Amino acid sequence: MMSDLSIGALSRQTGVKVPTIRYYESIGMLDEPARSPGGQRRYGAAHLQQLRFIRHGRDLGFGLDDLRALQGLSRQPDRSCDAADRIARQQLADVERRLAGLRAVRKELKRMVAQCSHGVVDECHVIQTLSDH
Amino acid sequence: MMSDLSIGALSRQTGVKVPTIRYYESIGMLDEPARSPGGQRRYGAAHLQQLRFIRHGRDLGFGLDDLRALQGLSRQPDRSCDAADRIARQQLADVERRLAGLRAVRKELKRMVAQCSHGVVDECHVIQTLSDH
DNA sequence: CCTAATCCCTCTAGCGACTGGAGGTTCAAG
DNA sequence: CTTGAACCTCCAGTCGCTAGAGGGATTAGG
Repeated sequence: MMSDLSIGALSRQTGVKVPTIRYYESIGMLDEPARSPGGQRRYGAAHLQQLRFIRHGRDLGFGLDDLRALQGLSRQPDRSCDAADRIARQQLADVERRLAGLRAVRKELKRMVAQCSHGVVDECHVIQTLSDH
Repeated sequence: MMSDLSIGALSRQTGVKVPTIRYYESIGMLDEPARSPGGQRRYGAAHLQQLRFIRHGRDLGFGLDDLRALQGLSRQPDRSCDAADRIARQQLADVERRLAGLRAVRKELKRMVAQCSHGVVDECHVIQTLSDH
């Protein structure tokens, strides 16, 4: 199970950019890897796992702090998963809120765009809508 | 129509925080106001208008660069509003994309949360979902 | 007119989560 | 052994604010 990936290979495997991987390491999100004789990073299967975990979590909108907490939990398999559940529910609530906000925004933008008569700025609904209120 | 607002009053009128108003001025989004003898900012009706424009635009998710462009257009009432229309349509497209992304995210989060059996971490779907893929 | 409370000033640094560049070193293929 | 890609570190920048330190201005009450 010794994969021994370079940072570029790890990047390709996970879709996380190289500078981002180094950034994660620098803030303690990703374990420090071994180094080649020349000082280059060499990652193993565990790092691949860990980075995929982070990537997936980020895609779901979790903050790095949340992911750190979830990572911590996943290393203690015997504890109750209530904390994990709470974090996920909070994230869901957050997403619902953002969805509601975005739907409202979309509605107003649609109105703006639909009413644009393609004339001059002076009578443009796009500008007018922003100026009003 | 001489309003003569202090920065705090302007903040209350628009819902934009005081440091944010100063920030807008510093990056050239908001015209520099007159000053009191003691050096404090004194705003007029035009500033109120301008800041409401920015506020509303930000609420709709426009970036400050876009708003700068739209502001520029609104000062040239004779020009075609195609540019404004393009910016607004782009913003709408962006919002639609984010909505689609968020809906997908919500779906997965819901699945995660629904399957949580409230047992131990080892068999928690929240953690497992993140680890998988 | 004086005082106290509240507001305001500038300047600097920090947030989250990266992203990019400069300038130099190491690796792997041929 | 050479070459070119990939890697290294360090620093600065992005976006849109937000917060704090350490001071000066304004204003309402007594």
